[in-house]
Amino acid sequence: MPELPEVETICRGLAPSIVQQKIITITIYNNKLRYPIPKNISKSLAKQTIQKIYRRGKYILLTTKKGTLIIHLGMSGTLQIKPKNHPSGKHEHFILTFANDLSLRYKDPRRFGAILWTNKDPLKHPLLKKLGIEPLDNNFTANYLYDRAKSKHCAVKQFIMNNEVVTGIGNIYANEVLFAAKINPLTAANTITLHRYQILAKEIKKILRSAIKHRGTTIQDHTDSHGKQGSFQNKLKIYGKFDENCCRCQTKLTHIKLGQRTTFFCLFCQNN
DNA sequence: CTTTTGACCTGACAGC
DNA sequence: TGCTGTCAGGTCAAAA
Repeated sequence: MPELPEVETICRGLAPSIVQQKIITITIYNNKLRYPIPKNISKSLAKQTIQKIYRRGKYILLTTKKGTLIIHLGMSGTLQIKPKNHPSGKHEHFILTFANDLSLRYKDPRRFGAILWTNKDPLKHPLLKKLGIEPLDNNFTANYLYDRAKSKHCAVKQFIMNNEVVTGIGNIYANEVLFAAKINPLTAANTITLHRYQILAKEIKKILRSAIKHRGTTIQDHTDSHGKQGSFQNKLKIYGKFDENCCRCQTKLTHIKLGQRTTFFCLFCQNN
């Protein structure tokens, strides 16, 4: 479900409700996520106060004095703030309650997400340590992409979706940025010129920033921490456009499978 | 080393 | 009202 803009939206929405709040209860309804929720997590979190919340790639990090709660939403995960006595719903697997009588609820029907704990530097956690650069970081540039692409013969779409190259770009935004940059998603990453990577890097930043501003893309179930939907789905130019014409040239759009993910493009505009 | 494939899950929807 | 097949904002390990 969530890519960088959705995860960022969720983090921003959660902060006012949970930062500086003391955890009162920890409830695990189902620990069978992508990885089991660690058994000792209740002990680790007990009576801790959330110091800050931030994002690395698609991971959400909640820090406390004793360590860090690492959350990944997988395909279908959401984090919601509800009154602590609100009845628990289906697929709410993990709930924290706080001194302010609010609760943080992790809901994930498909259970592809993860809830983990570390008492070390979370950025050095095995799942996070290999993550590539943040696309909104100033050091994310055309030159960075160009250099990293040198050994990559794979399709450019798979290259920019590779979290070890750059984090946070998933299927929706990969399709959107390549359409904006007029690059065919099948182009081998190592054959793209520095000039085209300049355009691509610029579009990645522009589109991700815009999507954050619009509070993410709601196709099925993305909402912020208070249940509010995003609106970037209204700005999508290519993702999900089956049997539609290109908004730039009116050519009928094409969709294929690339690495098991549906890939949309315009044969005329993205014809390099 | 890079690239491809299968696996992990539930729910929604189309077609019979 | 079923049943079956397909698809979905992700990503890891194993195989090639």
